[in-house]
Amino acid sequence: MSNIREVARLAGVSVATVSRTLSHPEMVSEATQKRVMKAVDQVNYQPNMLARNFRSARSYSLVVLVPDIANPFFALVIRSIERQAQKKGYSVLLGDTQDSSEREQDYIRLVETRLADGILQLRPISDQFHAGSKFSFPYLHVCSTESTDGPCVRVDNAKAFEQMTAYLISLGHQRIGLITGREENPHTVDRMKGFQKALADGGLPFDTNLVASGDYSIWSGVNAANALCQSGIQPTAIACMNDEMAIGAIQALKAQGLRVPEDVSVTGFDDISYARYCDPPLTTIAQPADLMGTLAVDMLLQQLNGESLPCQEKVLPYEFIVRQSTAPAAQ
Amino acid sequence: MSNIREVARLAGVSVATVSRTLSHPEMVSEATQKRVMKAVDQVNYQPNMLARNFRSARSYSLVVLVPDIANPFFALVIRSIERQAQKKGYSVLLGDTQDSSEREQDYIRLVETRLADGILQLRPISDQFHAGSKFSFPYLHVCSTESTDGPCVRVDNAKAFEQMTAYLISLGHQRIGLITGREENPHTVDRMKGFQKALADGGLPFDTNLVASGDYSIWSGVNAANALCQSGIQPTAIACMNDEMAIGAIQALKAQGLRVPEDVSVTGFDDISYARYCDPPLTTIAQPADLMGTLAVDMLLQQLNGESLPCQEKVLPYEFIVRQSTAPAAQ
DNA sequence: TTGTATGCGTTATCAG
DNA sequence: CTGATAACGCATACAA
Repeated sequence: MSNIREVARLAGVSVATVSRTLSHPEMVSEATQKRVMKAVDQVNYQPNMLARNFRSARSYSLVVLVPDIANPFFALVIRSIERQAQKKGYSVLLGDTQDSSEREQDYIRLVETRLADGILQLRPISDQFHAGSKFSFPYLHVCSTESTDGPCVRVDNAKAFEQMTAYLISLGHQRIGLITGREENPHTVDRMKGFQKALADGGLPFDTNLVASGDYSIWSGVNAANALCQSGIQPTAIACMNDEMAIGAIQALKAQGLRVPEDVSVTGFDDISYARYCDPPLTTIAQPADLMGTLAVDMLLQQLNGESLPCQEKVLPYEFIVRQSTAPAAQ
Repeated sequence: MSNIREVARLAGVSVATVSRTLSHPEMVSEATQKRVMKAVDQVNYQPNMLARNFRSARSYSLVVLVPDIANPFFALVIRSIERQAQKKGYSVLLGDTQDSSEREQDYIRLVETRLADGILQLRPISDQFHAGSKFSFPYLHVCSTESTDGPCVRVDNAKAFEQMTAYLISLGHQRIGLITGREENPHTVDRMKGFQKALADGGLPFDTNLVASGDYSIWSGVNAANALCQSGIQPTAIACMNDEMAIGAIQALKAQGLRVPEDVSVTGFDDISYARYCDPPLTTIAQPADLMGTLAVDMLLQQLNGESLPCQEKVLPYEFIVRQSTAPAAQ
């Protein structure tokens, strides 16, 4: 309501002095500062950030693009992004794209129109991002993949999934089912690579009949698991590309009267909270969600401030967690 | 990069005409419009929203305050808030308060400094909100409680929890345990009321030994359930104030060798996705998360536009969902 | 250390 | 229908 002019008048100084007192106190004498601050309190002055941002041509906010905020893994990453951003004086604009490139485009426009200073992309949809075409604005991929161009922070999805698959093979499993996400999804691509590599290394054939596709939702896990069971070739283990599909799969298997892990082993990816509390607790890969978020913000802000990034790509360690959803193959 | 002046120059018109073409095309002749749009394309002009917002003294963004974005119920509400806001031309600033009133205060400052036009409060912490003191800016409580002052959209938490408890009583349960959230939490207060009312109506005593407090997290559900079991009075049913604590409780009970629901019935609240897929599937109360979010945005925007709200408080219907986590008391 | 004056990009008012 | 110009609130270059 009150503006800088009013404060200046009340304190008997110029607006410039008020501005300086608030932004660069070291340039103002203590006596004047006191007078200004008193006036500020008197009228309960709050600087108009809309004006300040406009003037400095910065919005001090970041867009975080996420396919679905209701996905607990993404929620974890976002939580840490928000925390770090706030700490650095930035706000985060939530962009739930629902895997719609149109919505994604709308949010890109937000930074083109200066309403945001940069974009944190948790999962790309648009060809623009796919193609890795350079944007004119600061952006960064989080939890992204090998093939991604541009700066990113991620884990080695291929390696992690390879390790998981190798583990199943080491347990004696020969017919390993796979429940994937949508195939154009970068995560899907990388994890698939790891799956196939482990199979090859283990001397096992890659049988497309053992692959069922989902979309990373619980429900799709249920469907995919059912499809796998009805395919005739009963797998003794099912590797899922995320925890939610694994949870769905377990439920479907149980509904069919199969026991997990005695009859079928099931594995997930992400280590969401429920992975630990489902029955049986899930063998999975833990991604360092907190670290990813924090690092992502830091790296984006570096770009924003014109500092060159020390490295374009930050690959973080993951953790392989064995719980009770996996067991030796029953032969 | 390019500004309105450049476009004007290129099109051979005044900046006013460019502005009008973009904001009120009906005031500009078609011929001029064409010329302007051509120039816009040529320099790939994107209006500077920072300037536009500054000029119109509106940020066109809303703050949504949530205790924890990783809570799947809140995530659901936020998803629908974001969707509706975007549809109406508003952005959503995510404010994950982590139940810290300091962080909450920081976000309140966002609207005081004009960076946000209003606040959607998913769960209050500060005394300011508790006391229901009127703010000078538009705000609205979502999923809030009876005692809340000011505009809000919610379900009747007390009634819902009463119905749930009455259901357990009707199944013959006499020793009903209760796992609460933090007691100062408004949801906790209302649900507690409902619990006590059902007990009274059913002629059952309210025994504080049967009450264990958690904090709405899975982990706290585990602890609370263990405490309940070790208290000596073994409850035959446990009503939890949300699904996550119920999931934790079920896990703890199983770990103790108890069967759910044969030995102990367990109920939740919210109907998050996992409620349906845990083992056994959870009997719970479904809140209309989507509707809540949509309505919340609509009501807040009404305040923002100076329209008086038709009603200060919108109480939405909930759904009582019986699944397999509840059974008649084993006597 | 402080004040004066200018400009940021846009919209709105007022003439023409 | 169009153009000139004055705001909006603040930050800063420059002068004092």
